[in-house]
Amino acid sequence: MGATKTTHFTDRQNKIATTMKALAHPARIAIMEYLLKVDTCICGDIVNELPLAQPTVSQHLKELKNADLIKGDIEGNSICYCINEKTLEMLQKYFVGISVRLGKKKNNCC
Amino acid sequence: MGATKTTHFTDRQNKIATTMKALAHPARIAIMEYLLKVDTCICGDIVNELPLAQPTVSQHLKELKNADLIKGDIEGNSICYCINEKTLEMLQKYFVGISVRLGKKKNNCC
DNA sequence: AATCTTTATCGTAATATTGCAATATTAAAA
DNA sequence: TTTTAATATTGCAATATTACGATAAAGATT
Repeated sequence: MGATKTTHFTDRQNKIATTMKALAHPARIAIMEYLLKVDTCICGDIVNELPLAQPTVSQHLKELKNADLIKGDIEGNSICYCINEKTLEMLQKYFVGISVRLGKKKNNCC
Repeated sequence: MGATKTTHFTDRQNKIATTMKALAHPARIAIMEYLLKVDTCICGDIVNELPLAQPTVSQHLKELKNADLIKGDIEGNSICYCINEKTLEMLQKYFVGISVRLGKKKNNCC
């Protein structure tokens, strides 16, 4: 026990849950919002922006990258991180879809 | 160490992260999608639908409720759970907002 | 080549999450 | 009022996450 029982759910459900998990931390939300705000996106800038040590930020960036939420481009010595628009579009569609379906529901019992 | 450093982030960032965390599990995604699909929403039905024991489902429902993602209405002996439309509307707006801002960006470096 | 800069990885301690058996709670039914 | 049914809570073991110091890796600078 302790580990998530992913095998019993659909691939789609696991994918959404994984993406949500990558966003389930204020530091990672802050990173996404910072990348949305700035035009350049050097890793060092993100480390300076956040109240966390460099290895911690690096770990958060790795999780966002694993979830396809950001992309990393090597630029000589440093690395340029940016938002992966495709994944955010997917999320947007998911939530818009839910809202549309909620709007069509006849009776929401509670 | 080990605990999330919430104090250094904005209330808004913490709120979004908390809501994401509540959705960061395939069982809880499955519950939300089930509630979206059906018109009645008795707790027992959800327990039958999921491949998890009753106490585990009850715990997941509690987390969704704490995050204001669902509402629970006592109906005699049983409890009727439904999606909280306001929170899902908030999420939808958040991701639509991000997509709009992404569309306006001139140069996405990567 | 030696050094500096930037980012990643390792190791580890603290804390949180997941899952369930056992049990408690509460309301309906008999 | 005893029993049954539905849901919540407790307690605990297994696993995952968070954070960071120390260190590694790799390109830039001197």
